[in-house]
Amino acid sequence: MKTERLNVIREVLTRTPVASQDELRRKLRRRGIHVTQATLSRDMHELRLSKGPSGYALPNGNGVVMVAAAEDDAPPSLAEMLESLGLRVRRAMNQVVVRTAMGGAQPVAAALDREGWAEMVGTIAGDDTVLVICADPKSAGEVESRIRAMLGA
Amino acid sequence: MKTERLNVIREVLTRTPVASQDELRRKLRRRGIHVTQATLSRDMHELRLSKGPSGYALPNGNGVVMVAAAEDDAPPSLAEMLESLGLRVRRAMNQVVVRTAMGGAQPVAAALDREGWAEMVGTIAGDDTVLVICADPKSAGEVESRIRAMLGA
DNA sequence: ATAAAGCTTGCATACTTATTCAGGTCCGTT
DNA sequence: AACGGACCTGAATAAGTATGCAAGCTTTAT
Repeated sequence: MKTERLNVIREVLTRTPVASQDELRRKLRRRGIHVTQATLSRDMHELRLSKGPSGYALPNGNGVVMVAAAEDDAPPSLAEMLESLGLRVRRAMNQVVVRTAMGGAQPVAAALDREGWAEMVGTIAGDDTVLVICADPKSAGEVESRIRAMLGA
Repeated sequence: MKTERLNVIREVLTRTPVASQDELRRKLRRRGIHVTQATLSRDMHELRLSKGPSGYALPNGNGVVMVAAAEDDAPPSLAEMLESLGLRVRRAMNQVVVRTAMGGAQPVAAALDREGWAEMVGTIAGDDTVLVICADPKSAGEVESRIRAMLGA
């Protein structure tokens, strides 16, 4: 699925420097995603990446946010938020960690708060990471899969 | 002369969008500067330009002045980071808390993220405290001692 | 002055990225 | 079921960028 691939690309770029599309292609292949350079070129364009001396870079945080927010007037739904900013979810005991595009953590946390799920005790957001504290491991698992579903969409 | 040409390039870029080196070559020619694409490629590298969806862009906003300033571009290693900013580490269940000098939490967290250790689920940074979420208590112990080793150095 | 070393550049060419074209797939309609 | 349209993708290739090499210039040392 394309959306999933774009998310993985965002994540790879935030974690490791990528000098060329072919290098990115190889890194994606190791994660089980197999596409050609042509497809990546299109993805790069869609993500509005820029290529500088230190490799590819994601557009500035607020840019990403604006793209998602400019459409509607109502506050964006959590699903929309995750669709455009979410990268991956992991769970550890009673906590869920959501990685987002740079600058995406605050809005995602706000959207999660707005959701008001009973299992969530609270959220904390940095620049690109949201920490969700749940009542217990079971609740965390529930929250994790709910978020994962929205990402996978 | 090369220096003069670099200045003109900076000026042209701030005034008009440039999509390719060949386009830039034509624009320079109209100003009496005649060089080949190969030379421009070298100039672009020297100016540390980046190419995005809207053409070439100067680094750091768009200053025509401070070009010699940016030298050390590579992000410092985690070890260097901890050496200068780290204070102490403590663990609690599956979490590791790293205290840093004031203002040091963000960069330390970023360096930890870059490290990409599998045991780490995510990090969140405040002003002087980094919270590292690990998969479980055992992983946290592993991460703790690794960080402690870098500190102790 | 001559030699050696260091820059800067053009040419040709290797390498990287964008695009065209030709299928596929998935839906909704007829 | 067949059709039509909107996407998505790979293969091939065009377009764009980087680089090895050699030539010409300038500076420094002999």
